[in-house]
Amino acid sequence: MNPSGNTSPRTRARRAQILDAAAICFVEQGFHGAGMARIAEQANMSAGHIYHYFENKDAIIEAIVDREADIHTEKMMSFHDIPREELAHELVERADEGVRTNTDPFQSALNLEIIAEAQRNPHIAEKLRANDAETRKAFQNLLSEKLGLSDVEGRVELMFTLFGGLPIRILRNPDLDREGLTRYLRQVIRAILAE
Amino acid sequence: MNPSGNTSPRTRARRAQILDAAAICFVEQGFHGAGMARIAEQANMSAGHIYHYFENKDAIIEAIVDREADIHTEKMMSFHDIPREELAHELVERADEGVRTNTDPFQSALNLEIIAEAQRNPHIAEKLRANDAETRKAFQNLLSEKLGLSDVEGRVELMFTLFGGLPIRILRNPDLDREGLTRYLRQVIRAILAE
DNA sequence: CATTATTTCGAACGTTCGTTCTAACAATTC
DNA sequence: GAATTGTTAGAACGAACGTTCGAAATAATG
Repeated sequence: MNPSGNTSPRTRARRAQILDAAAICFVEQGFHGAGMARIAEQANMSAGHIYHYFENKDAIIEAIVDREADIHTEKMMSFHDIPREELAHELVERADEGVRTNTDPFQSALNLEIIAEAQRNPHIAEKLRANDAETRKAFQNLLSEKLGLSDVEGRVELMFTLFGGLPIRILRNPDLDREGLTRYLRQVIRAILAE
Repeated sequence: MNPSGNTSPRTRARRAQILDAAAICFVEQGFHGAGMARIAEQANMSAGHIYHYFENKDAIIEAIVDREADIHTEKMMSFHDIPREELAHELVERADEGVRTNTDPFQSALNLEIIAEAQRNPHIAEKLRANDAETRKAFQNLLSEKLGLSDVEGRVELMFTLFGGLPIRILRNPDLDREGLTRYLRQVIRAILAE
């Protein structure tokens, strides 16, 4: 009866189906521009039926943010599996993956939508901040313990600012030369890991 | 009769009054969350009366974007008044002003709101891109002609990415050490202007 | 002071939206 | 195959929204 209680495979699949559809609608029309009817159509079910899986529209938004946060955390945690002697090189090497992810039209649009929503939805803001604190600390530990760097707060903040700024950049300049920017970014990352 | 036609001082003052009120409401509740009634209340006038100065709600946000774009352009153009021999030093020096502006709660919130709206409003997106192209070219000229630098596209892109990423950073980490970040940013700017 | 023009208001309208509800349908159990 | 449980659809509701409109208030003009 309680939408959040049931965790059977079927229910989880249906919830994912709704989240996928909602994400598409939110990217196209924004959280408040996309209606439940449109989401239901995209998910191939009736509008009313969605309420069997989510309490309300806000719950859908929160679930999407949770999912994105988990993906982000997982990606960050994957750096911990890299051997210490390869880490610096690998961080530079994976710059283009970071550029690709953060300039992907769908992904960056969803990210910006979440950011905008966080400005007036304290629940979302808290999720974002908790996720940021988690990934930030993890990355700081990586730099300090595996690379023996000091002053890791500033270094991490700088890297997060750079990659976080990419979605805005690609929106304001769609013709942006990603390859060129990646090359520059690699140099900056090298500098951040070296100085 | 036509809202956009009249340009008397009184009309311009009223329009500005509405834009100020709308900006506050949009920051607090978002473009689609803030109602005309709320905007009217903030502007100390009736909801219906706003339609004597703006054709509709979309025209208000377009006007706000135009105003912000003009401010941004003006700020960028102010660099052209700096003598060539002081320019490099001044660009580094003004980093903290850039950090302050881009981490100001109201200003960065409004910026992010505009960014989010641009994702699904082609008019807004076009304004943002035109403004970006204008300021980007101006800054590129500054670096190439006054400082004799090559490869200015990449350098400018990198700087714009950094400062553009600040509003997101401050949202995800409100406790961010701005002074520390400014110090790091200065180093990066020095590197960008030197390499 | 009379009149014309302009500014202002707030009630009213038509839509749209999130949400609820009822009843039909499908699946499972005994 | 009857009963029960879970699943689906779509009509219906109240609230909120952007917008319009006619009249009241104010200012300007003669």
